Amino acid sequence: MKLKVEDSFLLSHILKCGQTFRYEELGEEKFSVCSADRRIMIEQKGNIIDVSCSEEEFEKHWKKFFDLELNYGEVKEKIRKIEPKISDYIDKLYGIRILKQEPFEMFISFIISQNNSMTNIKKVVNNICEKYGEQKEDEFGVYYAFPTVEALSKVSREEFRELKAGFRDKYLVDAISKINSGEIDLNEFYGLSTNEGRKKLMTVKGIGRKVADCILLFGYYKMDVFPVDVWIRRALTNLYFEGQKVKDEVLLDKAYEVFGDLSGIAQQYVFYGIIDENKK
DNA sequence: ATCCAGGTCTGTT
DNA sequence: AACAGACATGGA
Repeated sequence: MKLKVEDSFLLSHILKCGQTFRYEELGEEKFSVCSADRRIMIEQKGNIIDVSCSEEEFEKHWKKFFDLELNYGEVKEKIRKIEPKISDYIDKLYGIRILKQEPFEMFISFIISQNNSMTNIKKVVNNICEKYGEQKEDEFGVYYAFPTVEALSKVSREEFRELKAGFRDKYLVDAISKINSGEIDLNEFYGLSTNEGRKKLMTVKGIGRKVADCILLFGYYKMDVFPVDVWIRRALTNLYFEGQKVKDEVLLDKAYEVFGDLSGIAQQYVFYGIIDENKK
């Protein structure tokens, strides 16, 4: 099916900015994308996207995934007004959107993301899907669903090691066992405030503030979080503290004070903008 | 070879 | 409370 999208939509910006790991680049603005137990082929030409699924399937699953209910054009104007200094980043990464993904998939993916590179994260997540996810088939061939909690609850540290998770093996086991036992309820975070949710998430070994915030933002759509990594830290200290180092808490309070409920989106522009700047 | 990748944990001051 | 090192793995 084909669909018209607003100007604030570009597949490469959306998929390659480090919020999702189960996609493959097939060509110019052409990708395969997996989420939960689904897969689509999707290609963009100008404002038209061509998706391999039915209208019904798109409406039911992928419309939400790509956050098409929100008008990013308006959001961007608000952010520009709040902070004109990041206007260039918004121009450059005009097509980014915050994907709404499956919580469990975000737990696993972002635990793996710590001190790791994009390519390696993708590899390990895919290894886990291929080994423990249900095998599915569509018109393009075989693919794998993201594994269920149940399936991963039987996986040992050693087995995660074999899939190249490295030292994060024990963190994965801890997170999965807490979810499987009900100590952590995947649904409870929808009803918790960002602060309460973060506190709960950080009871898991291997989930610190950064990983917790990514789970809240990409898995639960908490738009008031502002995940801080080395890049963001550098950008924010330059913007607001004249390059002098300050505690993360101070930095985050400042970010929230400035961007409020637009923090999640603003952070994406800043993050990808900085990365992009440093690539060359 | 050395350093670093969307960090976090642990042990020392 | 603040800081240093360790940690698996792979790519530059």
